[in-house]
Amino acid sequence: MKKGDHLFLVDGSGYIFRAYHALPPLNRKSDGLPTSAVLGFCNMVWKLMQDARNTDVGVVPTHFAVIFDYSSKTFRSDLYPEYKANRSAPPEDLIPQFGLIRQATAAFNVPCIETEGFEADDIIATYCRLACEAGADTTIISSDKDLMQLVGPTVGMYDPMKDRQIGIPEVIEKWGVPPEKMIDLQALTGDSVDNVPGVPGIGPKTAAQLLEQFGDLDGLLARASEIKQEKRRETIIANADKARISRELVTLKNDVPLKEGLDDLVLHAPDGPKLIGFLKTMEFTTLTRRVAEATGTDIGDVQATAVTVERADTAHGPDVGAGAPPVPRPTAPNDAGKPAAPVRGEDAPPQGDTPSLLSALRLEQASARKIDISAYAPIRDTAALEAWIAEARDAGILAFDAETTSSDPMQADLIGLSMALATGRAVYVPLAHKSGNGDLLGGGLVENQIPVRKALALLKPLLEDRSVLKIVQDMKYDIVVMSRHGIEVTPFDDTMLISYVLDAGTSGGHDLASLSEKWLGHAPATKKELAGSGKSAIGFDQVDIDRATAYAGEQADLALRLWQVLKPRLAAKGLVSVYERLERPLVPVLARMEQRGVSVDRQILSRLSGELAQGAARVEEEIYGIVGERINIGSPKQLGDILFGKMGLPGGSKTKTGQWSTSAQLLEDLAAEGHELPRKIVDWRQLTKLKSTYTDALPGFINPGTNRVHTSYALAATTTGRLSSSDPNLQNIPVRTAEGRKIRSAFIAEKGHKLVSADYSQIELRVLAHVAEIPQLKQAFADGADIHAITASEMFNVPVEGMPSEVRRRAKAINFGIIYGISAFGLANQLSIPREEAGAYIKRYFERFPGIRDYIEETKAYARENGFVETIFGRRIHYPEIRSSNPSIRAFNERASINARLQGTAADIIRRAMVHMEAALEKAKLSARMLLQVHDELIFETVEAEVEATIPVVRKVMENAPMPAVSMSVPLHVDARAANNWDEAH
DNA sequence: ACAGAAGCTTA
DNA sequence: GTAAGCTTCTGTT
Repeated sequence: MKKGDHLFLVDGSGYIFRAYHALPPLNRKSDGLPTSAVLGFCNMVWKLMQDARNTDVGVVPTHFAVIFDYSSKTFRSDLYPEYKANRSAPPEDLIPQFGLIRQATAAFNVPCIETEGFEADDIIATYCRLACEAGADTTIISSDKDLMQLVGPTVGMYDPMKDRQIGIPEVIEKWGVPPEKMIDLQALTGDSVDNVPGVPGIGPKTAAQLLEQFGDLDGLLARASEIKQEKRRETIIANADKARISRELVTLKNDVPLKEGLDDLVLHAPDGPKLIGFLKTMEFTTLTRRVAEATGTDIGDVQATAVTVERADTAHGPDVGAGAPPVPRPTAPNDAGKPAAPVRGEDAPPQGDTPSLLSALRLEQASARKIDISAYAPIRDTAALEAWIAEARDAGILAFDAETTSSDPMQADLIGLSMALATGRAVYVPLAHKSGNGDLLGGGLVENQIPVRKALALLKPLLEDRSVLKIVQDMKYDIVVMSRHGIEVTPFDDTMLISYVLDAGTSGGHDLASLSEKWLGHAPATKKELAGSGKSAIGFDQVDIDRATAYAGEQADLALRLWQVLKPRLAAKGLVSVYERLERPLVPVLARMEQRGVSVDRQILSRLSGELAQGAARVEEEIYGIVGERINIGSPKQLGDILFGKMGLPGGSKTKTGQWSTSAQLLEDLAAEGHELPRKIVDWRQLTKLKSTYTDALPGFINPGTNRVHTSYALAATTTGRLSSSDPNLQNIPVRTAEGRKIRSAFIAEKGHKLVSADYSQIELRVLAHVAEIPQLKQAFADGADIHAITASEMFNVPVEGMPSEVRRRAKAINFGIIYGISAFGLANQLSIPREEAGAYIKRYFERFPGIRDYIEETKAYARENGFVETIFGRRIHYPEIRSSNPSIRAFNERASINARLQGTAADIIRRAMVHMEAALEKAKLSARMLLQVHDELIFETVEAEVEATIPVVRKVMENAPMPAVSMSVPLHVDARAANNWDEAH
């Protein structure tokens, strides 16, 4: 090894445990052998080796080794018998993976290094020293803090899971001390996992501060009597011996005897067939394909190789502590495998329950059937398409997916359609692929594609056939695209929505790739792989038809497979009606709302942009005048330095990255103390926010074809059942300030029309009164009284008549607080009062409304027991972390679950209103069209002459929305009015 | 080109 | 104290 060489040392043992816990469980399809850590490991090593061939990357390994622990018995146990003594046995399904990962290392043609009596960390330390002496650089592939002491000018670390480099600055940033002081820091803090004692009560923050003050551990122990804090001084003096022995334990040994010298670690190119043989055996299809492509190997030519699966009792290497219980044998083959074994009662299938049995069966079948994306066929002539359509008619069920050029369904051009009618049996109908040469004249249609009009004419009867169920992932997108071609796809099931109904709140999204990973253990090809990303991305119409067929066919195939797995689970969990009444029927309603769009006045926005620019420029000059230099006001960092550094204003809190907070709240407080600069900054922020987010951005969303703005509503984005709006978000258009409301006035009705806005009054508090059965609140709502005033009157014994506004304001904050899962901390913040006072308010509130305390306690207990809460319509919202041992995580989940019942029920109510609305308007022969939804508000556009007739219909549908599923004990109230623009209508 | 933090908008 | 999405800055890819 010589200067300029670069040694990569992979902390194999560390990686195994981290990968096991971080990655979703994965089992080999053929026999259930657990392989998630092996796959993680192979992906990582492969990526590192790929980077090695990519000279653009600054770091190119010339030498490479994977280091493992040999056994847990090391010289440290002699030094301190308790070292790592309370380690428990590794999880059962991890055990066979230790050996497999060693075999993987060999398959990669990389040395696999372990030495009896030493930990991997010591071996790594030794190689680091040798490489350093040879003048070479080293990168340790690990994020273990125990290795950070090795970081230096020629030694860095790299965290492969977070893709993060760790050098000297990162160590200082994370631990507050440079790498050479990490040993002393660890000696003080100890390590509960490894049973390194440290000094009790000293954590990383304190340790760093002490080392800063006293230089190093010896200095600290020698001068411990100088420590000011009495308690801390005593514990450090009393535990000096523990600190010293801890230092010995955490100090890595860099003179381990090694069999392999540095020159034995030279990196060789992987042996394609050997590696592919191993990967094939592991059944890692995606990685096998990648490796085959990169090494130019034909997968079919390679035989799967035999691997040895070690049994638990013979496996060496896993960190089984001296006193650990015997390791149980793995039970192979595993059960259906994915996802992991149920943890909550709700997942345990009731015995003999048919839907549950079907769910389990389907899941088993899904993981058994392989996904081969080369098996899909293109359909390029009408005869083949007609044959397929006939077959689909017989099958009565068809998964499909539209391939287009844009994620915006209003702008997207249809390029092709994929369809599947049985697992593994999918086709792709290319319609508008262009030849890729891309010159200005060329780029014509690729030959042998059925003309779009012809294909759609053939497909229309099938897609609209009431006896053929269409299965789609994210149906709303396809409805919008297909309806622009005159096709009304029906009936349908949407796998995204089924997943959302089943699993809202559990980790992971409801997009096709996440669902495929979760239920089928399969990572589908990505659009990025197909068409690139960013500026160099090509349109789907430029993609080669064979590649498009593989990609699109897989999308349809996966949707079908997911439907087979997920649909029976709805019945098994009693969630069919949530899906059929609150989710599925809303899809076409939202699709129509998105397609209609809303009219926005360009002139108003442009004029506002001008005014805002002028205003901001004026304030900007004033700020520069006060500050004395032209700082970037938009940079909180620079702002903090100026305000609390240069100008010496009293700084408040720091953000979690250690920056001074410059939040509006804090600046307002400073302004109230008479400082003029903070006020101006707040003003500047308001002006620039309105300009950049709204007046400048909105015109860009006006569709040139329709001259209207078409937002996109996400049905499965929130945990509680609310919708979300994006591109643009029309659910956060300003309303609180007069300046902001001017933006609302740019949302206008078409000529001869009016906008009608109808919003639920206090819907969440009404839901609370109903579910918690609070007599006073119910009565107040029945009387149409001022709910916050009534609350204040109950709490503070003041009459509603002539109540000071401050008293009502406090009651209002408490009411909101209840909905948010109140805490004294939060209420105190909101009202700017001491926490004790806020706590007293809450106590008093609960005395007056004991039913609400019961509601809160009951909700927490239910969530803890079941792992989810339900709305009054049966929607489930999961809180898998509600039983966390971390008190702040637990408290957060408790508050969220209290809120979710209320927010989720309100969301269900307006969903029901939206589902019923169109038919009600039609029945009343009204032409009003629903345009927007903002959580508790619906906005319609209607011809002027029908305004008076429309409002009562809208109000009635909204107020009666819970019926007949639920009859609420509290009336709902809807305010509605009409105007020429949204500001005046609201 | 992208990701995370900070900040701000809504219900 | 709940639930979202968007913009800017900043640092890294």
